[in-house]
Amino acid sequence: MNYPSNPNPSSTDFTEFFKFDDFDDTFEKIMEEIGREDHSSSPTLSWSSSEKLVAGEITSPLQTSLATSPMSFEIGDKDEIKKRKRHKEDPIIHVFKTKSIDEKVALDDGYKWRKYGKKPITGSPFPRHYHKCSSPDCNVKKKIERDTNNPDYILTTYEGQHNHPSPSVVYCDSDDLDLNSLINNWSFQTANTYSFSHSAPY
DNA sequence: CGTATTTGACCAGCGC
DNA sequence: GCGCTGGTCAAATACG
Repeated sequence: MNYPSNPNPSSTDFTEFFKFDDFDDTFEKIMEEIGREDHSSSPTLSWSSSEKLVAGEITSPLQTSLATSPMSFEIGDKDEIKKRKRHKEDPIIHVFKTKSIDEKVALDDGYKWRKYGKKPITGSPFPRHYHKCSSPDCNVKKKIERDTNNPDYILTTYEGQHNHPSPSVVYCDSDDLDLNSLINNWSFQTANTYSFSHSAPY
């Protein structure tokens, strides 16, 4: 049985390296390349390594339900990347940039979240929303805010790792259907029209 | 009525 | 120390 992982991103397995001077330009290029006309289910870009936006990952349109990472990258040359990898004490922080008009889409990732705060951000007309995983003893936090430079996008920041599986795990119990085909099939669905059943096998 | 959200208060860190 | 800012708490409120 295959259990697609939920987007509690912890991957440092970056397989492709590129040089990028401008993160937003990069994002737009990737969106052009793998995006579709239907912006209701656009691809999602994430990046990690604490406050510095130095690493990224392209995930499926359904990043909020599946972490697929068909393509990953880091910014900088290979020497810089090696140097960074020697310093691993960074907290696990991942930021997803999602094209969406509805912030609730960013909230729906299969985990249960409890909102505990909302603050205006200097320089931004949009507030930041603070959420905690509502599972007992799990200290994962999640922040949601709109991208000031591009209000079409929502920035979702995950901090920490869940110590439990998602309460809404999607699984495939057919031996003939592998994870990749499941993800590929799924990526042509829109976020709100899942055709696979949700289950809680735990 | 139990649970989730809202929202002002409070706190910590930082720059001046 | 003071003020600003981002993050968190918790009482009040809303909701199902």
